[in-house]
Amino acid sequence: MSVSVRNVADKAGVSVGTVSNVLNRPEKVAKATVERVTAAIAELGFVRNDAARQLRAGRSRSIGLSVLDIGNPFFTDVARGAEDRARDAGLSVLLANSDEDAAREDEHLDLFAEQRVFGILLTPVGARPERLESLRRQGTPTVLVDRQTDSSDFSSVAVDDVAGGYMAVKHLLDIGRRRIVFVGGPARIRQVADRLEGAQKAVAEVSDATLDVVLEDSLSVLRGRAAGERLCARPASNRPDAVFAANDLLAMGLLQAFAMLGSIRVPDDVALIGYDDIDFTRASVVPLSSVRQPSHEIGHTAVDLLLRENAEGEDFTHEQFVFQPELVVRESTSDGS
Amino acid sequence: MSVSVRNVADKAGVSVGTVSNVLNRPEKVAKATVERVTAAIAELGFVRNDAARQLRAGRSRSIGLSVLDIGNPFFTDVARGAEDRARDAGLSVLLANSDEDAAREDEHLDLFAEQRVFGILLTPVGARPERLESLRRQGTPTVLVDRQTDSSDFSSVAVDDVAGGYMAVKHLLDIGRRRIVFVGGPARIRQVADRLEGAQKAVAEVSDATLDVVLEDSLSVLRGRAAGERLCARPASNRPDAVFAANDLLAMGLLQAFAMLGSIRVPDDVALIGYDDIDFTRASVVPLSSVRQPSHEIGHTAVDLLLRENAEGEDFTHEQFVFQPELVVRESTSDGS
DNA sequence: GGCCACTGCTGAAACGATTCATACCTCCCT
DNA sequence: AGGGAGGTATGAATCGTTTCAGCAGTGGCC
Repeated sequence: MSVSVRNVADKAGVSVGTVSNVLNRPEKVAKATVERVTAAIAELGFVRNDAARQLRAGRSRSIGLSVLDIGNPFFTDVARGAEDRARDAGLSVLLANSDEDAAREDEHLDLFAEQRVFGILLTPVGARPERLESLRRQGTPTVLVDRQTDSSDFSSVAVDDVAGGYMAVKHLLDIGRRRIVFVGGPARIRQVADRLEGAQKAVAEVSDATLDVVLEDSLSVLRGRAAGERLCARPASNRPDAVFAANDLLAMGLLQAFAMLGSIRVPDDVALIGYDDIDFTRASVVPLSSVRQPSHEIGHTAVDLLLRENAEGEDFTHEQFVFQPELVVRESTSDGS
Repeated sequence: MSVSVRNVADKAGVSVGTVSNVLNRPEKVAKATVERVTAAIAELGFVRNDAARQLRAGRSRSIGLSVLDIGNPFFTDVARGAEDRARDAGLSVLLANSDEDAAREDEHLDLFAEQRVFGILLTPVGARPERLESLRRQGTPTVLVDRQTDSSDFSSVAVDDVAGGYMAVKHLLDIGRRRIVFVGGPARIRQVADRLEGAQKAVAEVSDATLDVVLEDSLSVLRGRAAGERLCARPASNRPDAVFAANDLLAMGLLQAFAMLGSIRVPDDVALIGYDDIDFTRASVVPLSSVRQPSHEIGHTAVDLLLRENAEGEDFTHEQFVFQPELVVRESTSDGS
């Protein structure tokens, strides 16, 4: 059926070992032989069988990456960062989308295990300590992405979301807003919980400020729009003067609702700030203030940690990277003065 | 090192063949035996080695999907559609991003070949007949996605982009615009060329209408912004009264530029229409008119074709699916009356 | 009793690349 | 001449799963 090293070897009049050497350490093989083998490979259209290679090697040369939402540009940026770094190291990235669904995440992790991946980058759905424990036992190097951990069993690359939440709401307070609403996703998502915590911290520092919490069941444009419609439906007296959305997708949805229903002007009536600073925010109805995360670098760093863990073996101490977010102020929170 | 069927077999007191049967056709094995083996598997923490499985089977149970731009929500939607369908069939999807770069695409295709993937879904960068030819020779079932083909060697799933381009510009003409600019990406991308062709067809039907073509080197928000800035820099007399952008990312960028520089109002001065109808367009400065493609369904159908080609073997006749796009009118092309 | 059918299980062979101990040359040095 | 070193090439063993021909045991039927 398929052309194998055996066929190449016969054609070139050498042994299979030599073909393998040409493939993997050509410097060990005489020049003339390399040429003969190379010619045979080309002529027969030989393509290495990765399964056989992996079987022998014991592990694959792919990194598994499971993200929460592939429709969120933040995660695709992280994926890009990871892929760039992986390429340099001769590895490839298997991108899997859990869609914030634990069952789906499990499926993907099982698949990664069966594939004996080189390592796993995981943005876990919720805490799921039992899953992490089983990953640890399994021995595949795993880096938690966009999630801090106090466990010394895993490396992690995260952004300080508490600081990000704080900085967003502090900014709203600084421009004089006091009745603030936090629009988030399911509390089981750690990013949401942390950003909320930061928001609460900022509010606590100003005596007459209040924070109202609205939780949607996912962090999508659609859910943001729904939340926005509900806010618009409130009597004007009961409306916030600022909204902090847990990510830009929600913020875009809120903006859509405000713009469509026309009853709330941004930033005059309500100041709005999102999170992630995705590319689209600059083109939204009102350019959106946001909290920027170094997404590309997160992906980079995560792969670096994986590579180091792999190189150093047993005596590798797991590292916890925490990046600082950055406030990006645009029109949606301009103070109008 | 790793636990194998051998170990499980020993533990359960059966042969390796039986363990394999429990894994793959439990109905052929006596109930008590199944239980014993299952228990042994659980106790030892046995995880199937996919490489060995693949080696034996001759091919993997993954579908390779290469997309042009993973940052474009249109493609992630296609990917989602493909993954949903693949899951049902017990397959998984390897998502690869070519970033409109032929070299990268080649790397991914080579990788797919080495992995002996079940099939390939490809949104090719440009025409690249030689690449397609080598895929065909290689024998891996391949479906061209978002690209029509007249070759009977491949199935394809596409949207009629000429019709889409026609319908976008026809709409601009219908609301009374005459000096139209097409902002596209590199002409080697077939989608761009087809949409332009449709646009030209529509313009040709109206005697006093003109079509100006501006080509950027990628279909991104950033490039759209650059194009927008250049349009703003033109003297008012030389400006178009409508712009058709080859995709929504470009359109969003144009909108950003118009809004930031403030010298062009949408739709009053310039009507704007995009392509793809991604989720974000509804939340843009001015809700964006667009041409919708059934992205999810495209992914679905592509996988279906792959499965059928696989099931029917030699006597499978390659099919060319062509979906019709749909015009979505929003504020950015309202005629102001 | 002899034969057949059926169920349940066995274990060797096969998939294809890589590794490694071994062997063969040449050349050079003593 | 003998021995060592260095450069090349060999091919059997190995990785872990699946497949399949075949064996044993049981029960039914004539």
